[in-house]
Amino acid sequence: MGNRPHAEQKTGNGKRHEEDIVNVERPQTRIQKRNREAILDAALGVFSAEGFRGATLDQIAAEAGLSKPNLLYYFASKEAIYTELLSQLLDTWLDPLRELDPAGDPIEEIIDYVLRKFEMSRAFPRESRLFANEIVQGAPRIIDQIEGPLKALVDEKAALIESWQGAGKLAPLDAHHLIFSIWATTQHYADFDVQVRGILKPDGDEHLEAASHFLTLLYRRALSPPQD
Amino acid sequence: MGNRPHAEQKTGNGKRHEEDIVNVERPQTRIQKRNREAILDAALGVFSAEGFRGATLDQIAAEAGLSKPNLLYYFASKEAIYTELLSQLLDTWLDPLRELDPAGDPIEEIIDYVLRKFEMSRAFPRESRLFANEIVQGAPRIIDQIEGPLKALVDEKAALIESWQGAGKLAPLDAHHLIFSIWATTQHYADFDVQVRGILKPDGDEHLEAASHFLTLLYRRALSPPQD
DNA sequence: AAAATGTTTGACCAATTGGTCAGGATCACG
DNA sequence: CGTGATCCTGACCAATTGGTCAAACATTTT
Repeated sequence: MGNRPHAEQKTGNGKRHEEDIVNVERPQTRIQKRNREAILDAALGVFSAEGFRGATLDQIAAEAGLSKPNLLYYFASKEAIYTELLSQLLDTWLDPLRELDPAGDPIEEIIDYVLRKFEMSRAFPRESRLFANEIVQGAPRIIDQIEGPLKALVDEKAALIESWQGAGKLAPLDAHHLIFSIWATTQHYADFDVQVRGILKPDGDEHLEAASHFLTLLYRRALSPPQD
Repeated sequence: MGNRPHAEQKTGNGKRHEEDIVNVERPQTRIQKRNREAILDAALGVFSAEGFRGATLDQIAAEAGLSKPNLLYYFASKEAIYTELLSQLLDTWLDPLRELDPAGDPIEEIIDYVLRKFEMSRAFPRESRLFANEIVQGAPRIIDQIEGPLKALVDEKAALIESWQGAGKLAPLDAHHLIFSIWATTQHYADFDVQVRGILKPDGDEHLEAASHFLTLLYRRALSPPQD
């Protein structure tokens, strides 16, 4: 009789029963590791290209090289795969912003942030699109994370930017909207990739160099404090 | 026997048969007009919120206040409703860019463009999200329009911007990427609305005023030519 | 080499979904 | 007011889809 290896959903209440202590920490087998990874990778591709409702388990299973029942042996449901992906993602996604350093030079710090974020979109376009899909469609499954940890981090870094502005080291531009504009411009190259390519018709990825250069200039010019 | 009123899809070849002359121009009845509009409006809401695959005809029919078979009396298929929406949209969507006037003052022209585009997103967020959904998912149904008329218009306006830069009236920033950044920043407030609201927690729409002001400043600063 | 545990599959199911169809209801118009 | 065109619906259908299950097959443990 199959002992389902898929981790139980954390239900949010922290109650622990005694079974937990027995049940928990059953170490992943070699096969479990391989297959769960294959599934998540396949699912990332499919969900990011089709959205949650548009994706099908058959597609994911096929791409992962597994049968559908076998896929459901590793994950409890379509929903479970999706939320697993999202929760893994959100944390990583904020790393570039976390690194904004109060001790650094304000303009260089922000430009570096822009470039880190841009690199993130360049290196992980599927993740970017997964996120975009989720949010465009109303973020039903991560609204809590947005209003919680994401808001907290953004508010903190916006305050930092404002303090830099107060010290006259940055032009006075609304800090929250500045962050939004950085997100928008950098993610654009991942999320709207087909549009960008349809217009620029680049041979490979050269246009991303130009984009990176453009963003650097844009923000350097916009942020330089008025010399008085 | 029901004579289906749904317009045949324009197949793209311009051949006209004699039937056309007889068939065409059957004027829309009052009921046809009302119902087709109701359907398109409902469909816009559903498609923009769920994407093409995520949307269901039952949902659209319910929202339009019609039965599903009745809905299919007015449109040949789900696909037909969707493409009708998209083709109506794309043209309107480019109007702000078309208005960029070679005779105007460069900086003010571009800022006005930013504000027109922003107003568009503000006034038609569902349209913006419909478009975003389509493109994030690879633009399968409008790639031709992107590589055709859209590219042509963008290339033309980019050339205009470059000519302004050549005359020293604008800072030298890559014109194509400048346009992309304008699209990205303005549409962000429609497409990522829930995220923006989740972070700013505005009471109503005040934050859009701040956004508008921010964008004006951002681009004015970035575009002002270096005084030499 | 069992026994126990972990992995995989084919067959199956109920619900959903895009779409059809025959016929009935309603409307426009002479 | 009658008749032809338009409008609408209930019943129906085939395909797709998320998910189940019992039993076969592997692998690990003892």
